[in-house]
Amino acid sequence: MDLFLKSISALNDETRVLILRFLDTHGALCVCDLQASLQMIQSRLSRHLKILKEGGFLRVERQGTWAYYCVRSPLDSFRLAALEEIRYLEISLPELKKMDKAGCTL
Amino acid sequence: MDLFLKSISALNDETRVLILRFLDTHGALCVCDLQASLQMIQSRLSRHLKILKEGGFLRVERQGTWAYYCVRSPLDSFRLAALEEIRYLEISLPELKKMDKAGCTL
DNA sequence: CCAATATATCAGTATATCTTGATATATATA
DNA sequence: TATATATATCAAGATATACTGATATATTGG
Repeated sequence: MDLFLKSISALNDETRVLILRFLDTHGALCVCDLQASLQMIQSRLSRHLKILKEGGFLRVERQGTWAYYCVRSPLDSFRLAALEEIRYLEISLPELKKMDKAGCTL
Repeated sequence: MDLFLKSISALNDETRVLILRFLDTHGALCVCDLQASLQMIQSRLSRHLKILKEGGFLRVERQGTWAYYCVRSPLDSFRLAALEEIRYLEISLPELKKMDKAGCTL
């Protein structure tokens, strides 16, 4: 029950659904890319990414000071069904803004 | 997004997962049967049943003063995937107590 | 080592959700 | 019609979750 509810509550927030859809669309991104693209402050993003990770949707890979988040693969059938549902949602995704690692937009 | 979040938040509660599993196991039951079986006060049940119904998981059929709730059929693929996940959960289901409609346990 | 940057976590406040007990509505029956 | 029963809804308090700003940790480069 706990793991199931953890995956459910991870999805139970509009912000996290947006983040998941954004990462599903664009692949691995670091927190600062998400920050620039989604216009969210860093603590807010970090919190939601942690919840999505612990809900079994994301994995994180560290490269130096950067933490790259991406959709976990493979997903179990329930999480995959949820992700597919999210792919059908009409969400206006913000533009991807990748920071080069000197602080400028590519 | 709204419909999706409504289905997610319907599942985002241990009590509702239990109710859904119980109805999935036993078929249509009225509120008083659930009340007796799950040992919950009526207002609490009524509230959760409403949320599950509005989340697209249950339908209700009135027969006189009784309201029989059961799992909606057919479920769309996402809700079905969620229900199948719930079928796998290790939950200790209380015993079914059906009230005959004179107030005695059958 | 020191400064700058990326990320994570904490504290306080605001908002949402759950629970209970009380009340309202509707139906059946004497 | 009056009463009892089944269900739904409301109000108030308790708990959980989200958001912001501040602080902590870790890595890189000078």
